[in-house]
Amino acid sequence: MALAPLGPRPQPERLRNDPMNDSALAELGNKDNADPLYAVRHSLAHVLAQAVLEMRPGSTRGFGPPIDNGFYYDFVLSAPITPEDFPELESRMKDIIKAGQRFEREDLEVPAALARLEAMGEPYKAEYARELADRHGLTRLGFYTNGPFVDMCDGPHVGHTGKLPRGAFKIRSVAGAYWRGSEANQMMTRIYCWAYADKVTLEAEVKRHEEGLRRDHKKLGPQLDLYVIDPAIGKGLPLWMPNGTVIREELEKLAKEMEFQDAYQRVATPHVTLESLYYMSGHLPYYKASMFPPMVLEEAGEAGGEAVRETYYLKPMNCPHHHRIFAARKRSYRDLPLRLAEYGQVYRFEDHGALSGLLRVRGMCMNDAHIYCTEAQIEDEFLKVMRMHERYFEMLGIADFYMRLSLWDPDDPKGREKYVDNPAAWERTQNLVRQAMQKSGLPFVEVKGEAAFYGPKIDIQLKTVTGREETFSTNQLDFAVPGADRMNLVYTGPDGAEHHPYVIHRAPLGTHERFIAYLIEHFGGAFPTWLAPLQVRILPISERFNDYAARLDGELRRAQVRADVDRSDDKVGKKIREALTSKIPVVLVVGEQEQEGGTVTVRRYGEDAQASMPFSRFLAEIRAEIDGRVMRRAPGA
RNA sequence: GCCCUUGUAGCUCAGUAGGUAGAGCACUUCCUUGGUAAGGAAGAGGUCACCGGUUCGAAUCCGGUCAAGGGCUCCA
Repeated sequence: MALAPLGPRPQPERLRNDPMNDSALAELGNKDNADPLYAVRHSLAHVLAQAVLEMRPGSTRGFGPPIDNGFYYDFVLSAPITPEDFPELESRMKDIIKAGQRFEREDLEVPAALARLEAMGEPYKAEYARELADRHGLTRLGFYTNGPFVDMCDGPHVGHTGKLPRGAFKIRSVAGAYWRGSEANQMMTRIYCWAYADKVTLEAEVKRHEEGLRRDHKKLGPQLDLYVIDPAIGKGLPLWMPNGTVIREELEKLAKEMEFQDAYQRVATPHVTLESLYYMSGHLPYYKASMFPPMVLEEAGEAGGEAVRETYYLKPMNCPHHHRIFAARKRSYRDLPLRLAEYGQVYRFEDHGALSGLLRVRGMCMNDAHIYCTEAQIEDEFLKVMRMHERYFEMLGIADFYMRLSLWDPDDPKGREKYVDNPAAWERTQNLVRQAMQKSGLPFVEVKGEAAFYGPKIDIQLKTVTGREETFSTNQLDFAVPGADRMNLVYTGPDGAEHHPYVIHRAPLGTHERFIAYLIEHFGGAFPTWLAPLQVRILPISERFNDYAARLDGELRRAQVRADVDRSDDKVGKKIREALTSKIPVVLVVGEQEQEGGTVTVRRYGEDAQASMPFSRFLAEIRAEIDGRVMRRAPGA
């Protein structure tokens, strides 16, 4: 395959969010004990906890596992810790390191372990110990002691705290986190900490992180006039500025071309719909919490007649609408696969605390399509969609992703609210998707509990500049919604009988909001020419050349190139600076020489060499570059 | 929704023993017509997020609300 993704992350997502850093995980054999950093981070977590308990006596502890860039530790604190306390905390940690406390292991029988944890006043640790015993059948639990500090823990640790690199950690932030990751539980205070093997690495990583923040779409987006989020409109409801709208439309144009080639047909559907549709589709039972509250219309009836009452919802998904388009005609197996595509606006009522820039919004426009097909066609169609993903990602230079086969979780206690109850169909469709993926040769990881309510899916996971992993694209198989008890979609088979089609829901370019957020960070705001809001800035040396510049501008616009003229009375240096900070791909400098010869001097973003050439040649070159969606530079360079 | 932090001009930020606001950039006007990362001068611009309290007096202290950011849960 053309793309070489970095491949599956070694550690499945769920382990990160359910940090069983203690005995159970070691017993299950999942922990990477080979990594010496693991022991360092794990040990530092104990050192942090010791320092926190010194500073806030009476606090109790949750989990404290190593993570990607360091570790964290959860506490129920007797008094708050704020960033102002970080220096003191760090200095106490350094004192503990200096003291060279030995890490001593001791294994206790479960009853003794429980007694000890109760005596320590650690109810959360005790709860977990009970679970390890009851659910995982452990009979002995490990304890590590260093100096005055004791923690239930399976290790591994360094020999003594003196072995920990003193300058290679840094407290990063405090955050809230629910005990065991469930909102029904106590909210704890989580202290995040960077930690690396040595000071140089730490400083480099922290610096890398800080530089990354400069590419943050929340910073660059408004700076480059791509979008604003205006409280007057509502939270999570971005306004797209002219520049951002150009990017949306270029992506849509690309999608339309690609989908046309693969024989999709475009449709258009309204933003609001009657409640009954969402009962039919199953969204209201499964998805209500993510939907905006309904609009209820009431009209008094004609004299004596009954009152008319209608309930509408903003649509959270486009699928039910597309399904009704499928159902609007009698369909034959000869019509399948039927591919309906729409860049569809949807509204989801996300918790306000979850909103973040363009990444998590309440109104979004989705690169949506639904493919209605038979079971025999699933594999081909699924693979075709995966190939489309690949073409997009290659075109955009996106390589740092992994694919996740998102499965249902039969053991989820809320399973009946989250997933359609049909174990046999889940098993069958999961196998179908798994087989298709194996056939594609694309690497993927499997994660339970990430499926849609109606079926398994392949999610494409990317990391934002702030280190957060998000799903940007998705390719889902739906066995449930077309069924008799929901939308009841049917086609006539060769046997003359009616059958339910399968549906593939796919959004390789995700939503404009999230995908463009990624692209802003990916390109650091310096978009390839075909995507750039302004492609060419014409820069006259002085006002005397404004007319020549205007003629070129007109020519470029006639050729559908997005150009403008810098008519300010600033000096050339200033105009150049302005063009560079706006990350415009091409600057044409024109003065005496250029006007005389009908030429332009071309200065490209990120390239030092300049070239003078006849304007006609430049026009042909830029046109070809745009048409070919050429990427001249590595993203973000 | 929950935990923590933040909220001064369009942007980046000053303004802590509480005494009714300041800089740079951007913007407007004028001078300058300048060949590759900031030419000069003047001007305009703020209900210090909002509401309430303490005080003779609040950007500053206290409470609440709203919004944003970092997390958790949830998700494209």
